[in-house]
Amino acid sequence: MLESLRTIFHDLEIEVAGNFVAAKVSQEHVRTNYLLASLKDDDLERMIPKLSVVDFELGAVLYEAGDKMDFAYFPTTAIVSLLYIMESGSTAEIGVIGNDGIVGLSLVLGGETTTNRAVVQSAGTALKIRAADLKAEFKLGNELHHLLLRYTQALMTQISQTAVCNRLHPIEEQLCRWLLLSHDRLHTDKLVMTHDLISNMLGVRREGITLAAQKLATRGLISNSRGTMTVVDRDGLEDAACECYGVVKTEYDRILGWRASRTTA
Amino acid sequence: MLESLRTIFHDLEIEVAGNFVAAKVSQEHVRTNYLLASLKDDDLERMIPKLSVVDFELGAVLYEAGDKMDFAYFPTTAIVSLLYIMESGSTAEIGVIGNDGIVGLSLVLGGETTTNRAVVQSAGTALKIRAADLKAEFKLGNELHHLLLRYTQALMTQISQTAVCNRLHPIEEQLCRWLLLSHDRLHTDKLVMTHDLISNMLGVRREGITLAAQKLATRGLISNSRGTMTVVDRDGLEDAACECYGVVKTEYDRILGWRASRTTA
DNA sequence: GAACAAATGTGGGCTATCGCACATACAGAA
DNA sequence: TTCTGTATGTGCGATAGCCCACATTTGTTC
Repeated sequence: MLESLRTIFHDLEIEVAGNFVAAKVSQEHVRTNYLLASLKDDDLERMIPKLSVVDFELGAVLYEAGDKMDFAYFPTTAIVSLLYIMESGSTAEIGVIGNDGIVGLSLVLGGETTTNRAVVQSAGTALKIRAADLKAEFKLGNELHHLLLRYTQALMTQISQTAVCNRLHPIEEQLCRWLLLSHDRLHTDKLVMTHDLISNMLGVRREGITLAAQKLATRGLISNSRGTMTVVDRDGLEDAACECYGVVKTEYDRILGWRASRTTA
Repeated sequence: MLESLRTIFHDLEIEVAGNFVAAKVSQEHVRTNYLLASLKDDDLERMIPKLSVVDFELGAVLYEAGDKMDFAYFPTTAIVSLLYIMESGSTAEIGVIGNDGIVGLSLVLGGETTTNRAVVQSAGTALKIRAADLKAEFKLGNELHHLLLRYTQALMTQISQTAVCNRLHPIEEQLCRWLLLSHDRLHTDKLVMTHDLISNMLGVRREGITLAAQKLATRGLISNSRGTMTVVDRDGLEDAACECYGVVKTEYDRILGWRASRTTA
């Protein structure tokens, strides 16, 4: 699924300023993103000309903290993390956005910038829209408006749960939660990510992730190899995760009418 | 200031269903809340008939997690905490709302309920508005609409910072941050709150708060007595706090055009 | 297929915080 | 004033996660 999508996109691409930008975006492609897929046909048709496909490498930075945002992004196959960077240099993830959402909410909320960095956690594609175009569509007060507000609340729930989880749960359970959130937003069981990357997301030491990953592998829930982790027993992983994962999943479903989970993806 | 306000309110109160509800609310009272104070006169005039004053005791619950919200509240002298309660019974605060904000954002965002409890952390008054009335005003797309969206982003920043702070900072620094957030939203240096209460907010043991408070008292930043903590050296407290406090304060100022701090209150 | 860099595995000492078990002190009610 | 419940102070063992230092493995490049 992932591969076939990537192939379709690449067929249409032309290189512009270092990013690959699609010459044409079809309704079918656009509906890969759940937010866009929720729009009525005519609303969507109006937006399509304003969307272009961009391809992101692992680690690419969409916004730096405090940056003026010129574009917003609807991820299709990419996954983007919102990362907070402390003065000390240590980092922690506050939320994750995949094909269930949009990167750049503060454009429509009115803050224009945020205090965190948006960085690509899993390489892939996203649909890009100019800030002015998004704002204009939002101002119409139509379905996109309400959808983005509901998405805002869903994201707030995720961030809140992260706050609580950081405080109260051991690394191993948090790792399960994090793997599940990523797994939900991918079309494969093979997660391309190093322990070091994950440790930055969870705000812990790399060794902590190595240890936790070993334990999960021993329990047969995942398998490890250099640079990738593979989900072996998805249900087992859900059992091993703290309640936080389930709470967020249920809330996304309730607020947005879909489940941020591959079970309905 | 606090006392005089309370007196004014009480003069006007009539008891309704266990809460004291003002018979009349003046522009002057209403402007005690910064969000309302930011509205243009005519927008505010239209809202005033829909507002009533309520008096909250320490510990009062405005919403339980998952509750349908019938009202939203603009705190004036009260402070409200958004508390998350885990299955295990342990709790953690995800955000705090005083006369700088509104309790019940999910009404306008469209989620209708949230996963957290809103509980009064410091007794005082708030202005209450029916859910339908708030939504109607919000739908007009006027200044209140934009203001609440900007406030949403400010609150998201606070929640994010809480998430990061929980992960990376020692209790003592977190306590400073928390005391400052409360101090900013009060008109007195005397904070009526037990160590036990604070420990529930920060998601740590009560003993951890006792220890941290002792250290802060030794440094001459606060003084302790049974059931109250008094801010002695506000500037010193800011120095002793982690960067999180300053980040949030600056962001509130930037996004909303005021400082969630007594220095400009 | 050798060399190299990056990723992972492992160990040891350290510290903050936890969990539990009490002792003490204060404030309001009787 | 005395009583009593609540709030606070204190100690101690347990532990999760930290910091630091390396050994080992694995892909990639030349």
